[in-house]
Amino acid sequence: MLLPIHQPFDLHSTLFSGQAFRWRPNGDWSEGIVFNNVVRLRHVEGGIEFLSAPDDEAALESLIRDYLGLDRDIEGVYGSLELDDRLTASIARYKGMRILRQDPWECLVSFLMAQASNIPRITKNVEDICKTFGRPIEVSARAEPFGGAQDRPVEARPHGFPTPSELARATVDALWDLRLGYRARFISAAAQAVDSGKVDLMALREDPYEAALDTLMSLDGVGDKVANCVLLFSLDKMEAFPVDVWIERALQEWYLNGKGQKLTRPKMRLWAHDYFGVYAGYANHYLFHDRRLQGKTSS
DNA sequence: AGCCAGGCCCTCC
DNA sequence: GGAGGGCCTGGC
Repeated sequence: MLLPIHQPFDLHSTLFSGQAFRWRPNGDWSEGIVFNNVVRLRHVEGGIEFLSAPDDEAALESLIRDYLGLDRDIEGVYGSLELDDRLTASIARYKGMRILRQDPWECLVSFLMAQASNIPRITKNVEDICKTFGRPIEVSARAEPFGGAQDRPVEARPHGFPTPSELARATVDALWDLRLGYRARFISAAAQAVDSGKVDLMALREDPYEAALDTLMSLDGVGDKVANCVLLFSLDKMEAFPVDVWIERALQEWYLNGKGQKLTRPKMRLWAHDYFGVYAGYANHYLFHDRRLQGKTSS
């Protein structure tokens, strides 16, 4: 199925800029697991083509459009971010890179795992937790879009992301065995909190930024950075501004040194909100991605 | 060997 | 409220 697009869209940068961890390049397609489906996406003339199984494309279309943010006005975002040459250069370089609208539960667990880690390891941890606790996806129910996919051995079958209830039933020891380290108990506690209804992640989409931030940070192991990742990548808070080491260096060298300012991380977020405005999160992701790929000499 | 990763938490000042 | 150390694990 073709999803027409009318504004800049950079599929590769969107899927592989470190906001989601279940996408893999596969020829000219990108294949990922979302909404308990195997999904393939590729950029073609006029839009994004996609295939899915076991659900058919018509059933998944609106979820995928929503996930990719196809209906968002990215030109409007760019218009409000014409602030300085540094940011303009990053946007030009990755024009069309979008902020995904992910499932908040998967997003929360993924970024709990991400602390003091790196993308290859996070990717492996996410894969392991899905294989161990997630439900296998029966692509064979609809094999034609993925010729041969039904022949995968059972143990190689793709798995959906475990639900809060599935992870709430997992013991800390079982999580520990996945080599998650001290993050295991954070994930277990988060699963209890969400499964019990103590925290309603989806409801946070309706809450203002500050309130949603407070709720997330009440969870053990969720600090300012993790909370802002969840707010930005899954909860529609475009002003969210995760400050990790990359952003810390980028802001310090590209924006603050000249002014002789030295800020702590929470202060950096406040500074960024003042400077970048309501779309600070987009500015964050472009600077983050640029900084990681181009390095510190980029200008 | 020792340091540091896409942090967070606790302690101490 | 800010600085410093510890923490699982993995990679250099």
